[in-house]
Amino acid sequence: MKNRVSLKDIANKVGVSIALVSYVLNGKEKEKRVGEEVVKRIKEAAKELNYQPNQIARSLRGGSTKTIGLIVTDIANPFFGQLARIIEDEAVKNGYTVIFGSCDEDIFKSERLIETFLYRQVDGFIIAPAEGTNNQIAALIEKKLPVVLIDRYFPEIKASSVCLNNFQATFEATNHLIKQGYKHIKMVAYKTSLNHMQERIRGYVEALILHNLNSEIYIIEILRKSLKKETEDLIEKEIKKMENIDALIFATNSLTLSGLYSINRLGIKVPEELGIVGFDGNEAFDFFYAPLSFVEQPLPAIGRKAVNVLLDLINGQSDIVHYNLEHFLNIRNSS
Amino acid sequence: MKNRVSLKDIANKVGVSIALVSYVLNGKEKEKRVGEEVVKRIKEAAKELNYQPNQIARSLRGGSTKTIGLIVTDIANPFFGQLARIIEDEAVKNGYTVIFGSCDEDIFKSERLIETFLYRQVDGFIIAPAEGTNNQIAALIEKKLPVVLIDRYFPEIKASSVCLNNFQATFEATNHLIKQGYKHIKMVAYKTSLNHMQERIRGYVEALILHNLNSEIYIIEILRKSLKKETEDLIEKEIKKMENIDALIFATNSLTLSGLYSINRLGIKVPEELGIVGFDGNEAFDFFYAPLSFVEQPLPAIGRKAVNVLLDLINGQSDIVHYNLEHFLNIRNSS
DNA sequence: TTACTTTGCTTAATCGTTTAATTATTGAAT
DNA sequence: ATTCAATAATTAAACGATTAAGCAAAGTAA
Repeated sequence: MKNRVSLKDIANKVGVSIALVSYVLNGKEKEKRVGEEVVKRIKEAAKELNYQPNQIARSLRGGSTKTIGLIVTDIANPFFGQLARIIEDEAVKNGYTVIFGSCDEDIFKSERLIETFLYRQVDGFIIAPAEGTNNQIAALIEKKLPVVLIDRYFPEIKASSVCLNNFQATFEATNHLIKQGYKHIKMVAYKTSLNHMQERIRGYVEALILHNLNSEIYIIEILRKSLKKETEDLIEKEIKKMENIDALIFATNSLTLSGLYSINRLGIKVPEELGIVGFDGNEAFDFFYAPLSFVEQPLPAIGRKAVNVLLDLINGQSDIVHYNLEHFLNIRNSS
Repeated sequence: MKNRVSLKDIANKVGVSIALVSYVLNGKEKEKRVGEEVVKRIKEAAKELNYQPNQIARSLRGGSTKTIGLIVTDIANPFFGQLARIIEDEAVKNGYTVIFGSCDEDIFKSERLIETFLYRQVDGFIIAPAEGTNNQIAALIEKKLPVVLIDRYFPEIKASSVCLNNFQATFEATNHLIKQGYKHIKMVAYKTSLNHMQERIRGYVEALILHNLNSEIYIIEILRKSLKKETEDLIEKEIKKMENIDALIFATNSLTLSGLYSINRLGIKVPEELGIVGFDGNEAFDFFYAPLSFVEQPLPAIGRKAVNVLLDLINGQSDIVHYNLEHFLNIRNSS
């Protein structure tokens, strides 16, 4: 049998009303002037029966579920896995539980997840929004639901966000390559209007412009829905096509990874023939024969900030804030 | 304002009772003989007000939260991240949501997570149990709560489990190394009584015994709480210490990774001087200069099976089942 | 006409908790 | 003796949904 013990069971056992038990177990015995003797007996009974409050009933009554809904692209992607872990820890520290979902950059999956989380009355959302989900996010904001966007955000939507200063990241990475003497630097990026990607592209572009290398600007664009194999093939083809390319900067860790497979297949020498700067970090970067230079995101800071901003929103704070955290350019052998 | 729309709002708008609205929106209009005209008006009103059922209220009434509690070691560990993703997909497919927690192989964190999930009335648990949590699991079983253990299990506890056939995995991996001509094969494993680790060790040991290599049996034991740095240092020290070691088999992906860092630092030649077989798979294995041979776990099968077994339990099935899925030995250049 | 069925809807209990409002008792003060 | 305050408890509504049970009104059969 499900021996779920309720306040009623304790009340019956002690011979008092349910309300009294509730008061005592919520530490309101002073405020509500409950008799000393009764307090003792209630506490004893609760321990004896191993009472555990029913969070569901509490939520229904109180309106708060102490739950955060986390929506990422894919929890299996180490970038989001690590972020999820940090968010989890920070949430738990504050008495919250996390429910999560992966949307695969898919508008419909995203919608379904948001809907599910709404059914479940999450107190707030932390979302890495997929392309085209602008109105989904706007709808949440409209309903006055606490939302914090991470990794990317929509400039036109009044939602708080915690992201990387993406422009600065690729701007510096590109400058670094230029300083190393590379002249023909190309970028591999996803084809998406999402703000973080556009900013990363802009960082690359502006750095080249700054050094009068406008004619060198070239972006290998990968479609989101591409399979790994297709991505590798495309990068390989593009590299082969270009005669004078001498450096590549990647816009995400998955793209970096695909690029490394391509480069390995082509047998190009890094950093002599091709300079490389990766993104996000990945253990694989360490084992590439020329350990990779890469743009490192401050994941712990991003995760913690996201949770704290969300909790502020949940607690009534209504100002919208945008955090653009700074990257760290980890320079090693590949550039 | 929180414009949460309830059945009551619809009922008021249409001018009928709450019950009728509930019947219609749950598709019981036939069974409950609701008038055609009213059905139409209720459905319209529901759409117009954008009604979304309150899952919390449903749960309280119905007793089921349609939620699965997932407890792993660390969601940031790609092994568990990938598994979580598969579990998520399978859960969603069945109308369930996943709440997760990382216990870091810590008894107390594990206990706190289980408690939290109990408060939240999860319908069932999928747990990769930490060492020493035997009684926590036993207590859940005692309370007749649906539980499925993954990755490891406790032989003495009557809980269903979905694991790898760990013995077979390392047994074959070791045989493979022997067949390749390696004579002095050592293992790197975590020091834990947990069943999966003991089985992996046993596989290694039995294979050596089978080939009369009893004297070669040696296990480099790593403490769970060791930092990455300490682990690498220890492995490095142990390898240096042994004069004739010529192959290493690792018991997890994190250990493999640490080992690769050590081996890189030592400058040992793989596979000539040292044969290697890793565990679980990791992109980094592909970029090690001698792409790693490794024991691959059938993650999709494990995740799906775990969810399905759990759903069976939730739906009243009471038989305890143990699945030991088979590995795939992915042989490449390191052995 | 009377009795019974069918149709279409409402009432009210329930899940477990919180909490405002109320009641009853005792003690102290006037 | 009467009033007021303090103490210690209970009652009942509310959160939002589900669902068994009940009740009219209309239709059908004898």
